[in-house]
Amino acid sequence: MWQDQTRCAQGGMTALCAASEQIRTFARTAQQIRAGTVILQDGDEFDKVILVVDGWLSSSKSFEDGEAQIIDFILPGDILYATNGDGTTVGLTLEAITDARVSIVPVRTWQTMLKASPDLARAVGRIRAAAQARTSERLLRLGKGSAPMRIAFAILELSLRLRSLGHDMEETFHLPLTQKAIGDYTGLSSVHVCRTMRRLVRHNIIETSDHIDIRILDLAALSEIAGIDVERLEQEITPTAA
Amino acid sequence: MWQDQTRCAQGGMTALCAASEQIRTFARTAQQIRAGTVILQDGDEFDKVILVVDGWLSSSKSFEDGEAQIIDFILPGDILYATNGDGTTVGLTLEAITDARVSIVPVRTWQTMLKASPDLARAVGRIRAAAQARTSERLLRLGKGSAPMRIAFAILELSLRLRSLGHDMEETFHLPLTQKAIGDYTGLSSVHVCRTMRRLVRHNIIETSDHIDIRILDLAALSEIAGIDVERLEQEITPTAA
DNA sequence: TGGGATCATTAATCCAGGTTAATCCAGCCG
DNA sequence: CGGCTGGATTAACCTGGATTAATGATCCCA
Repeated sequence: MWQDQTRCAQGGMTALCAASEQIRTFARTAQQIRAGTVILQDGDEFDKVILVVDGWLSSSKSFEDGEAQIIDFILPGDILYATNGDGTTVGLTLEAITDARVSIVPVRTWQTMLKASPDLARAVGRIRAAAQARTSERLLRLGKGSAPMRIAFAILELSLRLRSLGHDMEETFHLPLTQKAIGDYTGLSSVHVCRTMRRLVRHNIIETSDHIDIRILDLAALSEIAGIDVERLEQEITPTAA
Repeated sequence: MWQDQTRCAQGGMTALCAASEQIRTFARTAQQIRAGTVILQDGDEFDKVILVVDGWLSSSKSFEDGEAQIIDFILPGDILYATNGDGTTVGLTLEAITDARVSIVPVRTWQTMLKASPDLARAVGRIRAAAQARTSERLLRLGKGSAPMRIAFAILELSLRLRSLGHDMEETFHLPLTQKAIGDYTGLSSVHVCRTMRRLVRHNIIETSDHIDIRILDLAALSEIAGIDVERLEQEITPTAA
């Protein structure tokens, strides 16, 4: 399902590719990563920029006891600045959830590219801003939201992000995630994720098939539960072409 | 207490000021803001960059019912990119917690400055990276951490940030925050903030005076509870001079 | 074709933290 | 000096979600 976004000109990389010839080069030379591969470990030395061409990645942090929190999902067209304030180490564990293709760009090169193309710089700014807005929304819900709100929000957030990659919101969409992963993303136990999603299904708000293919039946109800206005959220968390 | 960081050459602006003459100019022309002033409202049109010269700000989001979550505290030397992915609106409410001084820089100007000074660009990159690392740590704790962990972490995080502004960690430090605000930051009710802090006091881990002047008595125990290694956290969340 | 894996689902039980409300304390103002 | 206000503190009670555990459903592989 995700394999069809391999060319730069389509899918999530549109904005970036339009902006810079060099990005297209990087996209072509992206390296293939197997699902499940850990690309970076929290604490590693690493100071490069990661460009996702295709597939889903997750960035997460965890405690020694193994409890993990997914910080963000990184989708095609996203850019990850994983480096800490010290400029030399990373504070995230980065893992490929599906098979993926990523380009790893040295900061030096990256900076040169940004300087060379104001369009690219603007696009990148938007992408970072969108990521930050997403994080703020999620922080709000982790701090103050109920389980149904967190789940509803996660579904809407991901479906909007997929939409901006060219998927249709009316359609069923596939999340390459276990309920455990959704729990790690929303700060809930997998059991409670299940309960909560089942409840949404029983109320005919969403429909699931194959356990994790989701279709939104009642968008109004779902956004009510999530505590958002869909148009507004889309503006916030989707990078607009500059 | 915070009024002594008014000149650019000292306090939190050191890194930035060292990097660029123009920043010094901005710092000198910073505008004075009264404690309690709401500088930006979630949803406002705004696309500038905000530089904090002096004082504490908070960025927050809230639900219609008034439940608020503080996304971050913004301290002297910090830079706030508040704009959403659409490039025109903000997704945060920005408020001055104490009297403050901030410079508001148009993106255009800002970009020019960054281009002109690679040192400044690097410093800004570090500052943004530090902010992101902070957010990740907090996301982890909001999702998976207990109340004591969240409180201990907040205390340590803020004391480290103050340390990087020149305060001494051994000393008592003042947080210009009510327990309600700490709750909004940690995703807890003010009552539970109180309970939890009292417990830390009873165990001689911290000491409080005037309700919210804090002194860390047992750093080892506190970082144990917070689930961190102090040195490591400091590297992550403190922007290193480039 | 029959185990093993890995996940989803559901029910039973428990507890961390929310809620409510009463009390206290300090600063402030008339 | 007395009342008022905004916070901190504490206790009593309740609930949402964690935990545990049992049961299914798929898929994989020998």
